[in-house]
Amino acid sequence: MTTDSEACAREVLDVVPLVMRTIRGEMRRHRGPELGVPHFRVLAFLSQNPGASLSAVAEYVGLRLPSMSTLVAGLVERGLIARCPSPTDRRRVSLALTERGEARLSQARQAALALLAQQLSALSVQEREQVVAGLAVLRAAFTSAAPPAAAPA
Amino acid sequence: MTTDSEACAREVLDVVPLVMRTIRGEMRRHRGPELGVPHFRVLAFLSQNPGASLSAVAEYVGLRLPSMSTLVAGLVERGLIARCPSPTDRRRVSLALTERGEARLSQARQAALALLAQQLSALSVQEREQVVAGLAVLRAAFTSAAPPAAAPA
DNA sequence: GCCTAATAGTTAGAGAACCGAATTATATCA
DNA sequence: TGATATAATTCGGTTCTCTAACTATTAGGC
Repeated sequence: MTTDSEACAREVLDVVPLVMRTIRGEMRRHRGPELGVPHFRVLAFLSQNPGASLSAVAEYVGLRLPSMSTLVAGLVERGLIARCPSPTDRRRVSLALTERGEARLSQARQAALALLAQQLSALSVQEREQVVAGLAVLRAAFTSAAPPAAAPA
Repeated sequence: MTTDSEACAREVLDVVPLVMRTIRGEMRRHRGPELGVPHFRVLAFLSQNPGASLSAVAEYVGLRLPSMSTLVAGLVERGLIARCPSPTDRRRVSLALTERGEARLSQARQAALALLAQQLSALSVQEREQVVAGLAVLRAAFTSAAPPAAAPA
């Protein structure tokens, strides 16, 4: 029935913001106000891309450089990430999670995950399979379209 | 394989913010800065629930009453929605799209939809079916948790 | 070797978004 | 009628993000 691109896009436009709102609200409520969604995404990105530049992180998260600079400064102050100049290019900064940052990320992720899992626990096995399959397709579609990649050189 | 709640939640936590970022970025770029995502969601909700109360809209969008009050005031000022007291309960306000609001919504929706559809056009029919099925499940799961329902009276 | 242009990041200032607390107006019920 | 509850708004303050301007470093042309 609804298999054309437009119907699919309509569903995305309806559901994704809905779920996002829930994620944001629930994470805020259960994780305390110390870590917002962008913070979380920065930590997650650095977890998979240690040594990334500020620009790379900013592009991934979807923020401008000044905003990300401030956000990162806050995370450095809290001891969650380390910021040191790159040895090869001293204009650049090299960002990475500290041990405490790793722990904090894992903890926050677990909390958010638990919340989502609870929300999804009422689903049947078949329904969960449908969700996972659908999201996997979406991930591929949207990753290929906006890949910031790591710092080039 | 990956059918438990936690794996499902992990996928949601990964993919939803990714897609959301693309939606936001692309909509901003193509629609001008006059309408943000929450504005859009208000218009969409009112399109399907004309006469809804402020509370209903606020709960649907995930904002508090004061924020939604301000946001709605802006939309009223711009002539996109109409706000009049409910005849049966004069504490309530009855919100609905104006003709201009309908047009504006349709226009914005078409632009966003076109962008998403383009992004999804590379998918196969089967993949699109998977996306639609997965999102339908998610919509149900997250709607049941925060269901404002239509304005009762 | 300089001097210009380009690049990475930070700082400064402004504006928008959001929330909690307090306020107003209306409705409900004892 | 008077006490309580509900719908919405206003107020004050915090946080977030942006653009513009600035500093530091690198790369290229002469």
